[in-house]
Amino acid sequence: MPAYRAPRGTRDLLPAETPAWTRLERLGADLASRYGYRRIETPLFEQSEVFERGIGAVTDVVEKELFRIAPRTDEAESWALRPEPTAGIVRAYVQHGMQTWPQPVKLSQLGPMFRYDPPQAGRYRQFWQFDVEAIGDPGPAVDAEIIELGTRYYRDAGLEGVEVLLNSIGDPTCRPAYVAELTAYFDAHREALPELERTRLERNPLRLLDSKDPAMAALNAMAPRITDRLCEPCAEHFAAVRAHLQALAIPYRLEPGLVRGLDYYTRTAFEFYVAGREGQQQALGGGGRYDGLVELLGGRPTPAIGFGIGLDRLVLALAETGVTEPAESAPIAVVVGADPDATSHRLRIATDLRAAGLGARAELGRRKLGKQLEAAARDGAHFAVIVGDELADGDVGLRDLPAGTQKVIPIADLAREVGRAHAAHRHGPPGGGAGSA
RNA sequence: GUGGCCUUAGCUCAAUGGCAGAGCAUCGGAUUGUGGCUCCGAAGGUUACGGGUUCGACCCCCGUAGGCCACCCCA
Repeated sequence: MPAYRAPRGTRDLLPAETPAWTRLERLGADLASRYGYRRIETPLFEQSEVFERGIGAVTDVVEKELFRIAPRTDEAESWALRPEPTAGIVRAYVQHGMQTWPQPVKLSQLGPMFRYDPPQAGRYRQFWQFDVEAIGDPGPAVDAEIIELGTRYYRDAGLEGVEVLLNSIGDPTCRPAYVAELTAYFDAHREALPELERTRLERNPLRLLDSKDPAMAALNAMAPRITDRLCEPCAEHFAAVRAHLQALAIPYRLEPGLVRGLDYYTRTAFEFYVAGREGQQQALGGGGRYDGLVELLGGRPTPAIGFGIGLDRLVLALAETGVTEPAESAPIAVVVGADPDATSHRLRIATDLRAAGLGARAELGRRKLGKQLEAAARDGAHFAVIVGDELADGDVGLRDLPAGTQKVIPIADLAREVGRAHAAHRHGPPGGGAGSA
């Protein structure tokens, strides 16, 4: 009905929702920093080719979900909004010669991503990811560390029951042979395949493995498994990752059908998953190793691993499981008064309180004192500073709203008195409960 | 891109072809400057939008948009 609204698949985060986001953003920044991941911010858009080459031209993300920016006639390049953070970060790694930094380069980012996809609950065209990347470390230990970091994030956020789904999808040495074998296997059972699966067989045979079609269950159970066909180095890497996870006491579930949607993944692939949610948006985050991506985007061959955690789905999951956010802090003092000619004084008094480091706001519009006090009390303010006739003597009324007590004090003493009484109130008066000040 | 369900006040919902309503929220009033409760009142609507059927449409039909669900895919 309004003439303008937020674009399809986007939404406004209203003040009632932003405390959760603020908390999760701070938690991500704090965790990343403690693990040694340093903040990086890359542009929200890149040359389309960064995504087309990096993610893979025939992936869904590029083929049908890339948010392309209409080209201007005076520019030859084509741009696209980032659908995921990794390609841009790797582009920055190459551009800034980060291979000359101490390796691995550990980077973290938190911000909006864009995919042109039909919206649903937990699926938006603009969505937020907390992202962590370790570039330049080939070893399996960093795989385990990064998975542990992900599980830590969910736990500290307050979400229980997040499962780690783990798989290895091999590398260019062993995967092609496996894909050929898998294709031959399904091809031999072509008549048994549902229509959809036959078309997927042409495009991406690995996809059949995580089919939701019940008709595929038996066929998939008998299918050759990638984890049985890994080359020796991949197999060793995978075994070591699992051993490290076990040593860290991180439970995980082997998921041979786990295939990530982006072409750049090699070896370790994982998803963070929570069962039993409304709707099917159960993937809360995911990531994996991408040992070929740096080279693909013009750098030297460099191993790397990372993950992205979807904040939108995390916020939804937290709300569904009844996690509530701490209440927003109430103003310490509200400066009230019914005399419209004293507005300037109220403004000044509130300004002085704030200059003294206290939270204060002035009532500047409302007319009736009763309504002003009502609003202040409803907001949970501790004090009302009442500016009235006493002003002529340089005094104001200081009313403790929860206690219902009131006294007259000189304006000169106001900031000190409010600060003292508020501190005493917060820490509790000596020998009594938290109450009057 | 395919299929299904839904859309009435800011929010949650009534009104089953015959005068569009309630609760909550908002704002104001209850003897000019003192409270969160209570009471009274106001404001708030092109019934998502566009067309059609009908004496008459929130209600039936068609289309569009948006939301949701499933598929695809993914966070």
